[in-house]
Amino acid sequence: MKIVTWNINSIRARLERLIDYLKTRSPDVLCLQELKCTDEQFPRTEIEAAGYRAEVFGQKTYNGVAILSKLPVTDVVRNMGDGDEQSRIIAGTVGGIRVVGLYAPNGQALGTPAFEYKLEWYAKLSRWLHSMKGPLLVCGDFNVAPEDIDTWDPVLWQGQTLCSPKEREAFAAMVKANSFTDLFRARHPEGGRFSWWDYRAGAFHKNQGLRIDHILVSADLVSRCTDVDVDREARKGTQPSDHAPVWAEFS
DNA sequence: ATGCCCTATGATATAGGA
Repeated sequence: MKIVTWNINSIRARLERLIDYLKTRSPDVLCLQELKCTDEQFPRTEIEAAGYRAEVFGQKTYNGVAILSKLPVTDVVRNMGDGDEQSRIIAGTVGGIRVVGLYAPNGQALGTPAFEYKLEWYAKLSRWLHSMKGPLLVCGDFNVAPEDIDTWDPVLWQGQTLCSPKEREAFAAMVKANSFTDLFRARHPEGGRFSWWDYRAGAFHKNQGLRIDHILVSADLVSRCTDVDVDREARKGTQPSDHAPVWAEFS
């Protein structure tokens, strides 16, 4: 079973790319983030025509997440039941695996209310995930580069949003409290492997990126994982998302 | 090679992204 996470940065602006991805890569499950559309605006017809079901949690203009799947998705929940008005989490059970797709807050800048929201959101996420039973897979845009090797320039990024100690600690605490494995890092110990590259200044072409999209899994899924990687091809060409998909295959 | 910021919005600038 192949499970993919992809921050698509507007599903309507990139529908053609999405359909092409579904047809050529044929993932079993695709978790999408930053739909930037409401449930009503979601291109359900085109996605179903490509052979996928869609569980959607949209929002006007910002955020928005979805789970696309070839297989039935059961027990779907949206957000953490805390009344948060931002559509950031959708979870469902597919093929015996509890799949959580999420879009973590960006945090804007240290010291802002948005940054405090990010830290609180992570603490809440950690507690919420703790009640779940495996096999569990939590994927998405976490908006945190966990370590210096997850940046193209640790000196430049030192203390910056996405890399600051507080958000790295919040991410690490969530991983540790839930005994998760960062699948990509477990299989690719080398640095210089990223999932996001700024649109500006030809950053992708110079591989000046960050690794902020992750697939975290419970122990039973670590042993079942046969491969995991970043689909850099999807970042190329005209009008790409600034994120590349990250995928994992399970036996 | 992979190419030089992008998206959505009661919009012609602004907010947010990362």
